[in-house]
Amino acid sequence: MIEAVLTNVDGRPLSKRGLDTRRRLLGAAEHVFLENSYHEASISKITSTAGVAMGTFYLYFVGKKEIFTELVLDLNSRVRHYVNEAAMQGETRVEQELLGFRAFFRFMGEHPALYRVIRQAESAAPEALYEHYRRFSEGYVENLRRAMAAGEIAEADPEMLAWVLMAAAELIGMRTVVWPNGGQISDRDFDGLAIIIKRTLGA
Amino acid sequence: MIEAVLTNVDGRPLSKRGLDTRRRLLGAAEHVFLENSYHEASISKITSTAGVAMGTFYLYFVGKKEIFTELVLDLNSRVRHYVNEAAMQGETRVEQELLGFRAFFRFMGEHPALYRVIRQAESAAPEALYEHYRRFSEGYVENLRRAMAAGEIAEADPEMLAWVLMAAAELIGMRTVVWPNGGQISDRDFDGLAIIIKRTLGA
Amino acid sequence: MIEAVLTNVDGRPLSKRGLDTRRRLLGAAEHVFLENSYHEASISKITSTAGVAMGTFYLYFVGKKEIFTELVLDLNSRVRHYVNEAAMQGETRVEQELLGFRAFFRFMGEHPALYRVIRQAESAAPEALYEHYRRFSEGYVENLRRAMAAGEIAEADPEMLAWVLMAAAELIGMRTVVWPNGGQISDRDFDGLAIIIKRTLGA
Amino acid sequence: MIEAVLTNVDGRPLSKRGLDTRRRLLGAAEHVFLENSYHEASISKITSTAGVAMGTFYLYFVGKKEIFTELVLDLNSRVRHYVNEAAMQGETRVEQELLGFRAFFRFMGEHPALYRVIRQAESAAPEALYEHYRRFSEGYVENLRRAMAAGEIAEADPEMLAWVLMAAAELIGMRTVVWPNGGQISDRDFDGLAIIIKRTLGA
DNA sequence: AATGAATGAGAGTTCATTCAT
DNA sequence: TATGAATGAACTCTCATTCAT
Repeated sequence: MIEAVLTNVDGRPLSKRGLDTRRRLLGAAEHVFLENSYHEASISKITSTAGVAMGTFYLYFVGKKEIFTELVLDLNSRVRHYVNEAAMQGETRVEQELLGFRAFFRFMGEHPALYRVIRQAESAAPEALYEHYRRFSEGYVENLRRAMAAGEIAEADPEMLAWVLMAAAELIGMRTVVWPNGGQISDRDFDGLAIIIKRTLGA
Repeated sequence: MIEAVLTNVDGRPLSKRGLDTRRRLLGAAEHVFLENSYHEASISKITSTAGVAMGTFYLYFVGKKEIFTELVLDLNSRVRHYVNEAAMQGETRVEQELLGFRAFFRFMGEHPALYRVIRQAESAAPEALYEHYRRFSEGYVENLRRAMAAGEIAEADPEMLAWVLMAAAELIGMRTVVWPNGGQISDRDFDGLAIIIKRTLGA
Repeated sequence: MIEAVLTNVDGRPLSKRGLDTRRRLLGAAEHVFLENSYHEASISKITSTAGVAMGTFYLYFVGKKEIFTELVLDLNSRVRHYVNEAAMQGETRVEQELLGFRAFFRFMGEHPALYRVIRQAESAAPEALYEHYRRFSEGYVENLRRAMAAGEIAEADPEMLAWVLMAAAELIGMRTVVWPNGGQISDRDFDGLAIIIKRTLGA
Repeated sequence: MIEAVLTNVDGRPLSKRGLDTRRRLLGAAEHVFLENSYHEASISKITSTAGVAMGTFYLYFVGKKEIFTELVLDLNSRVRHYVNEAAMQGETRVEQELLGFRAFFRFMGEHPALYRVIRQAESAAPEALYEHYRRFSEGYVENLRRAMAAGEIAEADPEMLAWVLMAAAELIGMRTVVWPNGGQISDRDFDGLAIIIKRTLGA
């Protein structure tokens, strides 16, 4: 999952200094992509934010698309981690599901720009977006399958179910917190959604 | 909602010739945006496709973003029309719902590039995408409300329900037909989805 | 030989203004390539010399290599014209030949940078250099063939002979006038060469 | 002519290890310049081919131009050696001359890239090209002078004659074998040329 | 109503060279 | 003796937009 050793573009393993520079570039890229659309973001903005020369960028990344992809997948694992941590607090699958949704909305609300970055991948680096959804659905499917086996939720195609729930979470999140540029979903709205989700799960 | 009279950028109403030129530009834009990403698409590609000079473009549109927005909303009404026509054949709300989903997937499968254009709005003209979702959900909500009143489906926040279904349709459609670049959803997948939708509707 | 109508990069014929701009660019390119090696020469040097914006360049030329090629072929026809005019003053082929050589050296001596440009084509635009030699040899071969038929010079493969003479003229010219950066070939040297040329011609 | 002791860029004589590194760099440079134009060839390609770090290059060479120059002169002595070995087999000067031409064409045909490297010097390192011609003509002149004294060939300015023959060999070689990217000159062409050369020599 | 030549800022990327280690 | 990360100026080329005609 994680490359054992990070390398520069020539495939050479990174020194301590190199690792640091690469990290700085990735951090700067996050900053820049959060505040600019993919096309507004430029390598020179990234490098000047990172405090290195333009050429240095190309020591660590093949190009703009590649650093963007890496960033998207990095954000992906942060979101998943955040959601999973929250869901783990629930006892039943349904509880976990609702806690996961809540956490997801909270995350989106706290970092609306961040989720916009992920969504931009649609045109900038489609493979990164597929991968985002794939990774997200992966663990999801497993949990649903188990819950079905345990009779906690109704039988259904677990993958289809995972994608439906993922879609709902994403679009409702966009609508209620990302597009309004942050904030929280209202309890009223969340409760309305919860009823629908429970039905969808057949719980 | 629709400007009663189309005007040029100065606000003057269009002559018959002007109307024709404007239409040609919009048609050319569709062609160009279907075959190119937003950034690959250029005004000069649009004008040369339309057979007019570059300057002419700016007589009818404020800029690239604006013609793109208009195109997206135009595509939006085509999709809605297509889906509604199909749904109308159903007797019960649930039947209509499933026919609508089927039609939506068929449309996406037959015109994957077209739906990609809509999705590009996310980074190119976000307001156009909100508007796309808004218009789509609008009629939807009305239908759901009626069906609830008639006891055909379970009570729920109709707007939330509309957005959940819309999200599901879109992401499943992207996954099964648009990203694979066309084709049809398998019966197996559709049936799996149908079970979930019916549960979501509480039917 | 000459394109009936000059066109811009889109293939559209040029207006009077366009023709003028194109000419200015070509003139500026000559200036810039004369004073810089191919790689030192830059589009921005050319456009600023021409007094137009960078983008304008790409309205008329596909790229650096293309304007360079055009320039080389333009220089080629100037040299040939110059040499032919001079040669025409001779009565016999041998006389013409020597007058041609003299004119060629004079031209090179007066425009040493210009011939350097042609020679740079070797690495910058090889096809342009082949074409230069081809065009140069073309008329040459014809003249030699006629002179052989008339018994003015000895029989020989006329093409081979043309290329040998062309090679001699070029390298001697480089050595005596271009590399020393201008000046004239000494009478002593020219006379020494004349003896050799006459022998080569078998006159 | 040849530095008695090779030194690094600081003027310090090279150790055994240093000598080896320098040799490796020169070998790598040959490889790289043969497969790339002067500008495509990069120091990093050379150092990675040589298996040393970039900085090491500058311990042994002042810069790119310098290693290129050294390479050109190295190739020059290889060509001369090859041609001289072949010419030595002839008894008379004319025989030697023709054998030399043949060998030269053979060399060019077998190593077209190598001769292209030499010719690139025209724009990359002009002094190297003058030196190439100078060294080539040097031995040539001596031979011609002796042959004239012995009455084997007609009297003429020996230097001029050497340059004419050198020019002919080079351009005919470029035309028949280097530009077509290898191969051999046809017997027909060579015989046609031989007639002309003999005349030029006055043999 | 239409033209299309001109603009010019800005993009991503390369690479010879340096220098602290 | 060797390293290799860092530099940063320079490159070619694009394109949405303007405006004189």
